[in-house]
Amino acid sequence: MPELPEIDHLRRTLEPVLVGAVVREVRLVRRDIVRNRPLGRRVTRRDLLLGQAIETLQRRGKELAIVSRSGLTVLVHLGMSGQLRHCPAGRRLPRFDHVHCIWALESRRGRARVFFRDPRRFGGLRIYPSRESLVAQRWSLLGPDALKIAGRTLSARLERTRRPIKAALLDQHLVAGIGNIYADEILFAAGIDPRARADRIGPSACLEVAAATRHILARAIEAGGSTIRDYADADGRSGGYVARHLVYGRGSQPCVACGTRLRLVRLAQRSTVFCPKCQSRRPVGSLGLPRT
DNA sequence: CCGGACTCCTGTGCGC
DNA sequence: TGCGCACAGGAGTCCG
Repeated sequence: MPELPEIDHLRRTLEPVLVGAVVREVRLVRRDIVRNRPLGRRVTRRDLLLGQAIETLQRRGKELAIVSRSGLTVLVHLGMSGQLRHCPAGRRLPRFDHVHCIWALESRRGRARVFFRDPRRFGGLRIYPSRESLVAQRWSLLGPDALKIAGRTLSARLERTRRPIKAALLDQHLVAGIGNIYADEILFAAGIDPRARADRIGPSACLEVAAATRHILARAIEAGGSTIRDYADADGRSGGYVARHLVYGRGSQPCVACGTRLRLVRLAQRSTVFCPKCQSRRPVGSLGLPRT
């Protein structure tokens, strides 16, 4: 389940391959993987950056934008099982199934290919005529990016919703980038019960959640993200953060902090693991997180 | 308007 | 060994 750290790591690994390269060929295997219809017409290979020079890669939340010099932008969303993979010059394309789009690139460093595959197809591509239209039509609707979320900003947003805190953290319109894995890890680090009502946890707990969010996402980026099943970076490497998960995937195992048996419940249609002792509704402390 | 539930989809892993 | 089913979940959509 690629979340913010996995997308950020992907952006870093793809940048040297894509930025400055010109798209020499595009093969769209599955048209319906393009989720919007630019200008209301059928998608062309030019829409998918054929002939364009790539200027930057930008991430917002869990989304990665490939922005060309002309402004034409392809937005990549990996969903549950999506991958954006790099195939270096001279090497054969790996025989993966569910490859939906392939870009052939040329730059001063030579040729390369990048392909998008997504077995479950919860992910997809979106096309925007300019970076401004991407922001206006989509990114401005997202909440602030979770990696740099300010305590007061998060607090103000959490105060306005009666949902359980975990459901609020998963809402990309409230804060962008957190998925099921990191929501559980963040709430454990902050000592907050995932079922607690967001508007009832109080300002100091909100600050703890914001601090835990920034801390955990930054550590996860350093470790190259988390691989649960499908996630791999542009070069096929899996993420090293799984070994640092303290609650996700550890239901019924003992809490690393107090030994209490971790509880597994269903919340907002997601499996949710937490320590009933460490995660009381009121914050119990920062578990070693730096104070901000 | 808000929040919860349902839906899409395929690979995996389990029980029988 | 093989079959069938439950389960995993990001996010759009629908409904009360």
